[in-house]
Amino acid sequence: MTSTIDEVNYTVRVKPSNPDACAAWQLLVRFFFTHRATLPPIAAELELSPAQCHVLHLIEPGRPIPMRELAETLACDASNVTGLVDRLESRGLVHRRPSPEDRRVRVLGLTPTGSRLRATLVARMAAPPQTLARLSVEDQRTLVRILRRLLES
Amino acid sequence: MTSTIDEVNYTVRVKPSNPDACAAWQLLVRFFFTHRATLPPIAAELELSPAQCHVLHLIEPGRPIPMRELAETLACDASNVTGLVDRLESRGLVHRRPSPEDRRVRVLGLTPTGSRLRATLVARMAAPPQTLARLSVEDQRTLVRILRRLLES
DNA sequence: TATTGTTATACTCTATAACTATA
DNA sequence: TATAGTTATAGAGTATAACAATA
Repeated sequence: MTSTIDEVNYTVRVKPSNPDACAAWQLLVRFFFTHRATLPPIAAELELSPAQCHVLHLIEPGRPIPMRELAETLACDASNVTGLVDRLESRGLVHRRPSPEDRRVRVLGLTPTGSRLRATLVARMAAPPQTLARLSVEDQRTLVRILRRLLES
Repeated sequence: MTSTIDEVNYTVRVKPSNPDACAAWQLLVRFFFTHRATLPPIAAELELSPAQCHVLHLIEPGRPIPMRELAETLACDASNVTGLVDRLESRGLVHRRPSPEDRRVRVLGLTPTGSRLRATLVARMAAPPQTLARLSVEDQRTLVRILRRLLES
């Protein structure tokens, strides 16, 4: 376990700069951990698993996506995506279609039913938690401005 | 596809209040979804599952926690916690002890090994993503200020 | 009676390894 | 040879229901 302690010290040593970024990151992690519990109930309500919600969320209407890309975005193995899509497909929410350019590739799209369910999911997830809604409008706007900057980089 | 558009419009119609909070929330969700993929590799590196990381993270050194409380914080069934703790306990990271006050309750604590592993985990998660580090220091500080306000409410 | 935690069960999630079919 | 996806397999995560011990 010496190596473990060394590793900790190493981390601390190489990243002493940027204390504000570290503080912000810690707070963001804590905020999301606090709200992590909101997805499972929403998923259950729609008779989906949290993982299926992620997939449905990532397949945008009218924007088919190769399975490979989905696996990369989810940071999971390709075989996992096969199973996830199998279950969504058997429920008629998603379809696989061969890519015209590369016949190895399967492109995923939403069925009309899947598209409707996705819209419901997005709507159910859109409501901000009360803590966020209770911030002053000025803080909310500042937050939006900074987060936009964060996400466009 | 028409129904999808209708449903989206409906959502827009019924939640026109608090547009800034909604926008902030959407951005936060997007930010975290973008960084969601960072935990599994860190977990794998420490030979833990993501769920086990959550548990380890929630058991603070010197602050024993009843299993029931853990189940509530994780928003999962108590039987699930039994399994999670079984595996952590069999690896010598966590221990169960009967509560002196209520003999139905089992209180969880970290072993020395578990405590060290938790420290490594926390250190590995502490590094902010580059996007955050690239923000101006002023934005970082503003973000910290607002997030603190958000979390103390 | 109600609550804490466990067990049994069933299903989903997940990775690894071996495979097929394309490129 | 390399890549996209599948299958088989094994283990972990998860909820439900039934249960024991305790309150």
